[in-house]
Amino acid sequence: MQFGNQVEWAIHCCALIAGLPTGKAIPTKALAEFHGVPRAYLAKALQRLSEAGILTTSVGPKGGYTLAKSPSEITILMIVEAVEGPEKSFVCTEIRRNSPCGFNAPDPCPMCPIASIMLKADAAWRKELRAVTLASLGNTLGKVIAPEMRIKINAWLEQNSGKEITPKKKAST
Amino acid sequence: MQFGNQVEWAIHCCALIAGLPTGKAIPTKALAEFHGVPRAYLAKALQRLSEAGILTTSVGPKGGYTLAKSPSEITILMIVEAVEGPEKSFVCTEIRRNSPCGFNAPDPCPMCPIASIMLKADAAWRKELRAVTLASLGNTLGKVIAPEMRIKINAWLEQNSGKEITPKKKAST
DNA sequence: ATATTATGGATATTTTTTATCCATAATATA
DNA sequence: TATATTATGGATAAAAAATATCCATAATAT
Repeated sequence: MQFGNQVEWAIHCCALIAGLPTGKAIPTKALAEFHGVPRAYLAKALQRLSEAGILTTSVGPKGGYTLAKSPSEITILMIVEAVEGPEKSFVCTEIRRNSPCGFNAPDPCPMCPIASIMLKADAAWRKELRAVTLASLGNTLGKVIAPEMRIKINAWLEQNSGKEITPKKKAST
Repeated sequence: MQFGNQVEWAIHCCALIAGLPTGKAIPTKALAEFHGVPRAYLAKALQRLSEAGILTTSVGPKGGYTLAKSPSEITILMIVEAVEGPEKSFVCTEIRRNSPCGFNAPDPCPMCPIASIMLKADAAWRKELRAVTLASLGNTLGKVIAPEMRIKINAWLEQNSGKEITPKKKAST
C-alpha cells in the first residue's frame, strides 16, 4: 500500500512549475535534471498531468509545460489521481458471498461493513490531499527554501525554461 | 496505491473468529473454505496475525486460531498493519536534494513540505482504521446479517471449528 | 499410531511498477 | 527552408511486488 514514485515527482514538478514566471514553459528535460529522476519515465507522468488538464503543453524548441490553471485551483489530490488513476485504495471482492452457508442479507443489501470502513479510510486521505493546493503548498515551500537557494533556482530556471508565452497579438498586416 | 487482497481476507477472518463461541478455535482450512479464498496463501496472512499477537494458535487436530485478546482491544488498523507491514504509504526520497543548484535550507532542516502533506494523509486513513475495533465491527455486522443466515453460520461453525479450550484443570489423579 | 494442524522456508507464477526506445508531429529559430 | 527541440503515444524490457503453491517439521488430540 504505497504511492508510486511518480507521485512524488509529479508534485515536485507541479510545485516548481507553479513558481515559474508567468507564461514560461519548462521542458521534461529540465524537470528531470532538476529533480534527478529518469527523463523518459517522468515524461509519462507529465503526460498524464497534461491529459488531466493540470498542465498545458507546447511542442517544439522552447516548449514544455505550464500550469493549465491557477495554483489555487490545483489540489494535491488532483495530481495524485492524475498520476495514479481514480481507483479506490480498497477493492471489495465480496468474499462474504462465498460462504458455504450461502448469502442472505436484508434487502436492499447494504454494503459490506468491512468495505464501508475501508472506503471511509480511503475518503479520509483524499480529503487531506484535497485540502492542499499548489498555492498553499507554494506558500509553505517559500518559508522552507533559503533566500540564496531561491536566487540560484531562479537563475537556473531562467537558463532552462522555455518560451515566454505572450498574450496573442496578430503579427500579420 | 491499493491494499492487497490479504487485508480483506484478514479482516473477514478476524470478524468471524471474534464471533466464535469462547475458547473455540477455527483452522485455516475452515477459514479458507468459508471465504472462498486459497488456503495456503490465507495461511500466510493468519501467520502474520499470529506473530502480531492478534491471534492465538493451537497446533494439532481440533486446533486453529482464536483471538489473542478481547475484540474491543483489536483495531482494524492492527490487522492491516500486521498483514501489510508498518511502512508508510508515502516514502520521501528527498529529490529536493538532487537539484543542480544544490540544496540549502534553514537549520534544522524541516521535513520536505510535500512529504509532510503526504504523511498527514497517511495518518488520516490510519486514524479511521484505529477508530474501529472488532467489537464495534461485530456490532455493525450483527445488524446486516439476516437471522436465518446467522443460524446457518453458527451450525456450520459448530461442524468446522475445533477444540473447546477449557480453563486448565488438572486431568490427573 | 494416526491424522490434523501451524510454522517457516523455498519456489513459482502473475501482475504491477519502473523504466527505455522509437516513430511521429509540432514548432521556434537561424 | 532546413534544423534542432519538444511532446505524444506505442511498443517493449527489466525489476520488483503480489499472489500464490509446496514441502518438511513439529505439535498434539484422539
